[in-house]
Amino acid sequence: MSSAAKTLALLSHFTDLRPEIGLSQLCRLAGRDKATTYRHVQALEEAGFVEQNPATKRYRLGPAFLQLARTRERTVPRKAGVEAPLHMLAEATGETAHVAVLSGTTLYALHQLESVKHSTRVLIDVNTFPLHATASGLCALAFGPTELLDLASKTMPRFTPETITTPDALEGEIAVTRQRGFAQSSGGYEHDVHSMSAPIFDQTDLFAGTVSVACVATRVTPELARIIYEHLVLASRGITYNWGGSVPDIIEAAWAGSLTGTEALEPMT
Amino acid sequence: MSSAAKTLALLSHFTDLRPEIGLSQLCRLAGRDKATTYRHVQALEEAGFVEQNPATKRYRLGPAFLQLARTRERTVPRKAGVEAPLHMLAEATGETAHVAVLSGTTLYALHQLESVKHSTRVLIDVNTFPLHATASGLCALAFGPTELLDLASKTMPRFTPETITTPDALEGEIAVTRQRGFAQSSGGYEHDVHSMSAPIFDQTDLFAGTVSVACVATRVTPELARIIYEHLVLASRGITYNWGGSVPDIIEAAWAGSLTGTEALEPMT
DNA sequence: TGTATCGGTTCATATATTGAACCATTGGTT
DNA sequence: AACCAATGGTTCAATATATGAACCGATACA
Repeated sequence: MSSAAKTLALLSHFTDLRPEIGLSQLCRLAGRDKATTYRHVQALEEAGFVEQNPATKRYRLGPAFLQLARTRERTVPRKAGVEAPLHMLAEATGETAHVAVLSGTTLYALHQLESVKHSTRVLIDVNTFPLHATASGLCALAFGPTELLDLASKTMPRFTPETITTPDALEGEIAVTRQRGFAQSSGGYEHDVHSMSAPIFDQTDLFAGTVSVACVATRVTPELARIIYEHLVLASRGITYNWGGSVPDIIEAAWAGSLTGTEALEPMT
Repeated sequence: MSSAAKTLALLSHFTDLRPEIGLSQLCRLAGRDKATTYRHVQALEEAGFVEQNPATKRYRLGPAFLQLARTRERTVPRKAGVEAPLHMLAEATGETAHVAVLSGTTLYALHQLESVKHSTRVLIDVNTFPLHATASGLCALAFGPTELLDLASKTMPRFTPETITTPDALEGEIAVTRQRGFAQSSGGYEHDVHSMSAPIFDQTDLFAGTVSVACVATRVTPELARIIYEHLVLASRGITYNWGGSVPDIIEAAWAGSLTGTEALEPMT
């Protein structure tokens, strides 16, 4: 591990819950000698990445981040971070992968990618996703702001015989979704489409959108569903990271519960 | 210079105007060997501070900044209270308004806003402001901690023919700044830029940063200068209040003196 | 075809990093 | 008031780690 890497690793110990860290505490957290940690912190302070609170002598994140975060946002639009995970998702599942973003109370299609594996594939041809009738929508209802549910309950147009059209049924499905960490919709919007969806979070750590796989319904098997779930987890982690967020512990726990039996899944980078 | 410091210094080369940098170009900018630069960039990439654009192979700032900037702002709220006063300042003057914060002995760019009034406008494209060559820097020297002057006097690189490069001239300018309550710099850093700057104070009632207006030099008239001064006062009071501080009486008195007499408002000759 | 870039890799050299032991202060306990 | 256990910060010999010239393969260009 390079000296620079050790230095950078120090920054990861500063969080919302522990925004100020003294030298000794930082040593313990980093598991490194005090002199070493001190020099590393000096380098960080020099560059504006940490600053010392004059009152407490403890260190906190510095002002340089604001400027650099601004440049990052200007450089990389949100869509750019979605391309690679979606590609992997579509490849691994052989189905259509897509991402939607929540803006206000509407889920907008942001990007989609079709796998070339099969000659039949699902094409997403809507700009916005109905909340009650799609896996993405259920995901938003389960993990997004609560006002979405009030709005969705008001009008639930029927698209297919499978569409959920009663508030009770909707709430039941949302409960299952919360417990699982994924949403699922079989033919609720378009007849032959089976969809699975996981939430994405941004730098506010709030629900920001969904990543989904839309399958031709006749191809769905338990094995494929499992593969899709596993890769949805990876894609969600990857996109969430790229958008500057972190997956809430409660979601990770739900995923772990749904995927028991598989080895630990590494985040996508 | 430590290896970590060299690594961190690489990040300062990424700006809005140069958001993506290839390995070779980064070597030249950093003035360092390619292998060294490569390893440093690797360490940065590992930590999420840069990422490689797969298409161009060039590097750009990474997603880690979004999270860290958010934590910084939650720890030390600075940016939140700056938006509104800057907006008013930019609107009222028709020029570019910006805020810098002092951390240690360095002035970091915090936020900026360009007025849409004119088709030509000043773009702030630096992360840190040189103390001797900018209005913000002069402001820090005049109203900030005394050790800044020792530091600034040591190295005063010349950026333009107008740059102050002798300690005597610098001290003279600082004296004028103290007396006026504003700093002023005409083309000292970039040739066609005329800048005016007022200090900001935080909850310790010590100098915490600057609020400035950067004008296209050819547009500066005594009338515009007066408007800028008046609105700088308002912006400084507003931001100082928001940061939990209060403007020292001595500064208020200096402002009052500057804004009654007309001669003090004349631009630098 | 030859040349000049580019991103990335290797390896001997020597320079910069390391941590135990050491201060000087501070704040709480007896 | 003396004591103790923290804290932030410093020193120096030992050595682990960073360094850069030279190299590689790929690409672009003329």
